[in-house]
Amino acid sequence: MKMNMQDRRVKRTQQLLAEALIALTLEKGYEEVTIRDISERADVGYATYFRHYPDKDALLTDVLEVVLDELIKLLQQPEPNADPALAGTILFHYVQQHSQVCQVLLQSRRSLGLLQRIIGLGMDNILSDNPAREGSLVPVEIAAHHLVTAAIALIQWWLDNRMPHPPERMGIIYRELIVRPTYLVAFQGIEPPPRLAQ
Amino acid sequence: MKMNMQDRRVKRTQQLLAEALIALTLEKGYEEVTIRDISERADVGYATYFRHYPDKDALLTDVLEVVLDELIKLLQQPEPNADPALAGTILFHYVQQHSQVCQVLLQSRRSLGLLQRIIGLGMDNILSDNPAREGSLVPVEIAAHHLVTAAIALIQWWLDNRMPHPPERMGIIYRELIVRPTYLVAFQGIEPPPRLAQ
Amino acid sequence: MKMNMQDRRVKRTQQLLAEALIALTLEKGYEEVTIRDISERADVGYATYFRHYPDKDALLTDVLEVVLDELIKLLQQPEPNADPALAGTILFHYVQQHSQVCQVLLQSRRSLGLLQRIIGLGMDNILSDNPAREGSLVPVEIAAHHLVTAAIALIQWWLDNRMPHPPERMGIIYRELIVRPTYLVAFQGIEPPPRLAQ
Amino acid sequence: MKMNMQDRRVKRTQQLLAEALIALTLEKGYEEVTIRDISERADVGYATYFRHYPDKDALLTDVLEVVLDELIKLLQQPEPNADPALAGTILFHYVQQHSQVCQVLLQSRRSLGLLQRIIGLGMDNILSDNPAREGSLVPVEIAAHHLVTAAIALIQWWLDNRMPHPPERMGIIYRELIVRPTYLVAFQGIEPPPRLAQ
DNA sequence: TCCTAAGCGAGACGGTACGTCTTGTCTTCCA
DNA sequence: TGGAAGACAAGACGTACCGTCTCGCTTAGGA
Repeated sequence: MKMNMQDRRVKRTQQLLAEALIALTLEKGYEEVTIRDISERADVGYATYFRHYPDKDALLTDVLEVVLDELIKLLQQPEPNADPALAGTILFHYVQQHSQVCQVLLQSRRSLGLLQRIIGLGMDNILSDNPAREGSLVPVEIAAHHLVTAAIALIQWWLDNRMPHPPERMGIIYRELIVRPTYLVAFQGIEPPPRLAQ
Repeated sequence: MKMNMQDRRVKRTQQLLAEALIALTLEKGYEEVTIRDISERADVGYATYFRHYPDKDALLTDVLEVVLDELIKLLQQPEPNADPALAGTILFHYVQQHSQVCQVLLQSRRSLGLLQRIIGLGMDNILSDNPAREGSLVPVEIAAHHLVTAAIALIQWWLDNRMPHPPERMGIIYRELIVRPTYLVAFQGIEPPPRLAQ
Repeated sequence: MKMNMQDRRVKRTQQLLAEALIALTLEKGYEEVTIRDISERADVGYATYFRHYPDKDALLTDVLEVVLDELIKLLQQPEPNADPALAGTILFHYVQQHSQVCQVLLQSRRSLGLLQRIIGLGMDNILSDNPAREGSLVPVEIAAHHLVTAAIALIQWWLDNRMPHPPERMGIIYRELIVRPTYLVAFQGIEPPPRLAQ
Repeated sequence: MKMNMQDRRVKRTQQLLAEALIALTLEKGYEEVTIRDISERADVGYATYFRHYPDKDALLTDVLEVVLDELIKLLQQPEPNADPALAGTILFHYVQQHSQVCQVLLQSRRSLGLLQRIIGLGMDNILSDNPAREGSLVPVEIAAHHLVTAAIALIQWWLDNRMPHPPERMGIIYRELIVRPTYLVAFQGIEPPPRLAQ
């Protein structure tokens, strides 16, 4: 992966824009941020912005894409029978390390389909492991939706409250409050993931 | 409560604006709706809009306030030991009857603090009934937050999927997937609400 | 000719814009003038400009149209046998009274077809009075073109040199240098306009 | 006067740019032509343009300079008593041979001082041969200005009408319509140039 | 019966963000 | 080493929306 001087320059400009967007979004909220704000904060010409991104959303998407892809990988746990508390802990660790970007991501809920994409992928992932069962008390689609959205809400609470508990504790809470109950009522008969010792 | 001709006229104008807002929001999303759109759709002068509301958000708030107040009453269950499935059923019935406004409400997530207000009130309500307990596996604030946000997510899924199940079934799902597990892991020792016969 | 308050206001704004355009054009030349310059000088919102004129040229056209129409009337002399020096004197008097606008008009030569329009109309006028004659030394179209463009060049010189001679003298020069010779060589046989005593 | 490979290359690039400018100016008018247009048409890098010329006007000046110098020589008639029709004929021959460049020159009237320069030089030339005389009906400056600008206007008409008459005829028209009358009314007493047999 | 107050339509206006365009500078790459 | 490629800053352009304002019309409800 070689890189021209030009490419490096482009990369740098985009990096500056990304940082400016994140900083400004955390300061006054995504909707209040102006493209002119971004370009001024990034010390970049106003018109230059549009050479890189057609929109404000395009930059946001580009910024979140990286985090998004990694999050999606985290959600696609390789070993389905691992302790979900472990998976949760990994997830919360990741969020903690990228807390600013995650805050921006959660704040931008409506404006792009990004969260929807996460939700959809997470649901697909869960549904492919847990086929629909007749007569179940809770439909699997609802269960899958619940697993993903409740996790997001939990992260939201955690970030809004300045991460008062360590990721390990959040992983356990995630398992006890969300994962195990959902498996019990929706995927009965399927072996619920084992409970690790606390 | 008598009403002048003038007052009646004002009421009518505001009604027209409210309907226009809801219709347009469902058509193209809240953010895409312009005040000019609203006034044209409502057959009302552009400047007249501002005689009634200073903002686009002000009209939205006004529109949602009614639903909001009723929803909050529903969340403030009078008998805490009633079957939560019943409460859920009532809730989903209500949502069904006001599905359009509820969709608008859920769509406007970020733009106003309305949902936040619901969440806060719901949490307060739950927390006042269930005092914090030392050594609980799941902190009560998280439990309360979960109870409210998971319910909202469940409603969201239901509306997005065109309400495929009747409110009664959703009430049961709400209880089994969310309420009972939460009480079990967060409010152990406190009597969990009784389970009605299905 | 009644006039609303609104119309009056519009008129006033357009008047302000027109004056700003003329002043700025005389200061730094038409091409250098910015729409933002104009609106600032006129104490008018930038966007307001576009509510009145789509272009910079549109305002210029509007400004010059009045002068243009009057000039065209002057060129369409009612009595074709009057002394051309008299006609010239009238013309130069008019130019003197509107010297600023005329300077702008002459400066804007290329940018709009306005002068071309004057030239065309002037030529038509002359040609309708002086039908083409076979065997003439100078074709009538060239004669007509000469009559108009030389007059314009004479005005240009006069304005560029700060009008050193009174309109009466310019009228005589116009007659002696341009009109009489042209009639002699192009419209021979047609009675040349009489020469007044100086 | 030897020439490097490099110099030849530079020359070639400038030639391409010059041709592109002329072609584009004839197509859509000088003001509408963009530097990017020129460089694309000339198959030359955009930035390369600026290595040769700082401006759009600089290229234009460079293009017109050659024609300009030759034209000025033509205007500086060596034998003042020659038949002006002959001089005119030579002038119109020259214009015919360089009609495209002359069209560009006339079109660029306002944008540079080029025509002004021609006018000034022509006037100087004429004034040096014809000293001011007291009591003349027409001031010599006006006469000189008229001789030059009317000639230009005549050329303009000729080019705009696709050169309908041969240069010889235009030379005679130039003499009869412009030169002789001017000498008669402004330089009386000075020997007017002889009239050739038609 | 008149007349005063209010709601309203119409639309000009100032302000500001947007996204596009062009100019002229600069730096890197390539033949 | 000179030209090609193209990123960049600066800033004008024309559009869209917002919120304010004034004007003039209509209709009410009291004098």
